[in-house]
Amino acid sequence: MRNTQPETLTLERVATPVGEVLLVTDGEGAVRALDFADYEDRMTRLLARHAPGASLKAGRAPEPVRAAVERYFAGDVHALDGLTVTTGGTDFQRSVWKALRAIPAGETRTYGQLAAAIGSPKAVRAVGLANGRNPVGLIVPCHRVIGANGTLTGYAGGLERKRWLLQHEGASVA
Amino acid sequence: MRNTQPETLTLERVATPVGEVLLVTDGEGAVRALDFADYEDRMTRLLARHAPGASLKAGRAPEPVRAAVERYFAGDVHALDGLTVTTGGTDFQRSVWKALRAIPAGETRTYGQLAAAIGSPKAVRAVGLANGRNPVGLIVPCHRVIGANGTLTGYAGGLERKRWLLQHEGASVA
DNA sequence: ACACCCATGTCCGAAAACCGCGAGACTTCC
DNA sequence: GGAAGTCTCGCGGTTTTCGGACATGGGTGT
Repeated sequence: MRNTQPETLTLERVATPVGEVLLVTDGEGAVRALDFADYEDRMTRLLARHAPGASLKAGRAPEPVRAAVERYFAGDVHALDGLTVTTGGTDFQRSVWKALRAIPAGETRTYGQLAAAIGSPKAVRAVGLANGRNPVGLIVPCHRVIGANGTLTGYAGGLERKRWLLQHEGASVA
Repeated sequence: MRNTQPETLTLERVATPVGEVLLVTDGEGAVRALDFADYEDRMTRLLARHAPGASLKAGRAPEPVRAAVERYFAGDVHALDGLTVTTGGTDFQRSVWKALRAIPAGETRTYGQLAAAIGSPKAVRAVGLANGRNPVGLIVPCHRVIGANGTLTGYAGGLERKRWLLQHEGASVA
């Protein structure tokens, strides 16, 4: 876990209905990051934190990964479920991100429900914080978490995209 | 007054010339609610507000109560006068409901007269509001209140029923 | 170690909306 | 002239809504 061998990650740009996304994969075929192109600097910052010393090189993502993303946007909203992701982060963050993947497409949870799910019912704001630090958008569906009163409250990619994604997945949006 | 012990109330359905009525009584033999069957959801809402935590169970109302209701519809329009009712509500509402019971069968009052009777001559609309929130129809005779110009103006059970009741009691109806 | 930041949730008080009205000003038709 | 029908507004208690103030727990930078 503490190996510092320089690693090379692959960055591919994929066009989608909600704008270009950046897809970062590693040599194992795991997704390391996924974000929208207009927030590229933030993604590189997150990446620098979670994979220190790694270098980024433009290239093609593994076929199954890119295909899954495309199928997702084509309407197969469960296409991303099988992908494997690799992230850094603290224990707390990882448990939040893991809980996120348990939310099925088409459903939503509140920050409170998510906090309860990981055993810290009162760590609601901390959950929100961890949510925003999620390096792998879409696949780790942080967009499926909304406020207790049904408000969308926030999304790293912009609330418009959050709404679009939820509607695309067939969830009922306030 | 603020005891929150869970209470079980009895609900009996009684057939009448103006449709089925729901008759809710408590262990003391007091009437807690009376409404028409077609507004059952509203009654349960009111009940939930005035008797929080109480559960409703189908059963027979105490004999004197059911008999009084039947005698009323059979023509003994004063049969309900002796029944005791128990309600929640604000002080204002309770004073309105108490004033209502002072109106004899066969007579009517205007909202203004009722407001004057409880010492707030100008709270006419508030009286109308409290009137509509009356959980114990018929026994607390909210149907005996009409507009200053003789119009029936409104009734939670429908204006047709209000007209029928007033005529049944021998009041002169516009 | 500490201070500060937050993609929350809950509570509480103030403000506004809601009405089963009534009185007065104005029209409309006889 | 009226008598009867609109309209407008003020009335007051209740209900709903809204906004601001906490408590909260983990991260991040000094």
